[in-house]
Amino acid sequence: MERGEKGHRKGLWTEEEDRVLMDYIRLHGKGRWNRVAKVTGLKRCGKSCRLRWINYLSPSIKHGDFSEEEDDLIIRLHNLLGNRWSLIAGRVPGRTDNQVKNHWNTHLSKKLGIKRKQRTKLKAPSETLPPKGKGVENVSAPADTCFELPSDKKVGTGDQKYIDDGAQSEVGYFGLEEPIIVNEGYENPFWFTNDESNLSTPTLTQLLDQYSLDNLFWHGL
DNA sequence: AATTCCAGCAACCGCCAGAAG
DNA sequence: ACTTCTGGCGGTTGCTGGAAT
Repeated sequence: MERGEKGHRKGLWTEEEDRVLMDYIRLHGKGRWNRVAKVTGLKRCGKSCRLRWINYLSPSIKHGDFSEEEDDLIIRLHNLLGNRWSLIAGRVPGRTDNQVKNHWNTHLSKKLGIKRKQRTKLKAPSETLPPKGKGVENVSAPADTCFELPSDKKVGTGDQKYIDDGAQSEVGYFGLEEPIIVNEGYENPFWFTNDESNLSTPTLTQLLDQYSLDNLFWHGL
């Protein structure tokens, strides 16, 4: 077994280590992960303990295969949010961001024919992009900014929302009348509009209602 | 039966932000 | 105001087990 800094163990967790960590959490609760090693003698760094709990030991985690419904939900949420795995996982009961990310990369991306790393950036002003890694909220964009789409889709101006995920998809909100989500990297891109006559896909508004995503967007979609 | 290949997944890494001291 | 600690995030790595040869 490899050892890292300060003699911390690395690699797969043993049943005994799991038991020690569970006992610690039962006694002291979650948090203060760096204390685990000091209190229990467990030779794992705090980060590793936290991850083990969040991704495996927590009783709220659902183990086993993903259902069709979960797949569908993840695909739609990914379409909306891009690689914001924690946001997506937060709306898939019992699943962690790591589970969702792995499931996407190993199953769903293949299912959808998505090529990884294929990406053409929208030409959005950098100051309109929300910071990565901390969710998406309350990001202001100049009212007259304009995003250039890589396809023959519309180019919108006015109130806009841009979510940069650093990976495969782009989400743009072009004006108040017709929100558009564009997916790159999909062989068969699907996108949402607020066109109520289109019954083949849910409207963005419906999705936002269904998954309580409204807090992610401004201007009350 | 032995070896190689590869998909799946658990875990690690680096970075970042906010809280606490 | 500054430093340290803690936790959260997404990307990546590498181990494992099963399939293929």
